[in-house]
Amino acid sequence: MIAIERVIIDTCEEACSGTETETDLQAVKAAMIDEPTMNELADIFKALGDPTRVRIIYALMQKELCVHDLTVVLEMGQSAVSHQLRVLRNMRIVKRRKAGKTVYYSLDDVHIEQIFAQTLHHVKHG
Amino acid sequence: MIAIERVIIDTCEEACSGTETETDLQAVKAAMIDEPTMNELADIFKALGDPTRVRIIYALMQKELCVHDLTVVLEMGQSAVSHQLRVLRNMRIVKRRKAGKTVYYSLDDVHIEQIFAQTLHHVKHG
DNA sequence: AATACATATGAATAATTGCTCATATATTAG
DNA sequence: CTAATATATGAGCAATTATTCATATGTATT
Repeated sequence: MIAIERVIIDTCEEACSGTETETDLQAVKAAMIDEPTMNELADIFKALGDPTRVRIIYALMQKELCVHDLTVVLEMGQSAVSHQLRVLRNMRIVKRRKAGKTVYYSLDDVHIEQIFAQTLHHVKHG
Repeated sequence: MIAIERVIIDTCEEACSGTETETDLQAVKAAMIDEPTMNELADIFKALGDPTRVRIIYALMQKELCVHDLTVVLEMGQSAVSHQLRVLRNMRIVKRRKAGKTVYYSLDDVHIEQIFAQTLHHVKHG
């Protein structure tokens, strides 16, 4: 009896004591989107997950602004703002337009504003 | 002429070399939402900004699961999963239901799925 | 009560990150 | 060309974070 039980346990991987059956869990696993996409999703959210960058995006939701104007609005150093703009640019959340010496930044995607709206909804009516 | 220009420049704070007028920038500043809300927004996004947590949420989008089942689906240690579940719980992204020894987790907010959908759209049709 | 099981949590550690400082690049003015 | 202005970027540092390990808590079974 004990020997048989051991065999059965060995068939399952690692204790196998969850609630769902092994096949149900495999179904959940199979339904997951691919890992690269998961990482892309996480990267976008990570880019949005910083107060400075949220404030940059919120400012740009109102109008296109150059780097210096952003430093005034955010009351931050130019280097810090530039660094954060690069993060947002890498994620294609903002885009830039050059005009002489100055570089204008604006939102690069309509989705972002909707994502913000949805998330604000979560914050307020969570 | 030069003297007058100097006076005007002095009226602006700190070089004043941005593109927008000072009053326009003040308008942008004024239109920003309050800082606590900004931080809450950033905190939510930060909670979503990790591959493990994205995978947890995606798994829970399919069905309520207990901690052990999540460790199987994610192929991760129980402690790591529990820690991440706590982060999501603190942000009210997931909720838990206790049944005897096991604790079932599920999504706590309909907005999250919409936020995911929007963001996936950004990833794919960026 | 004692054991086993499911989950939670504190401490430790390696990796990541946001800012500052200094400097580089690019564009315009003199 | 030189100086000035606007932005970008690399290095360094303090703070945060994701995981692991060990252990604690809570529940059920015997």
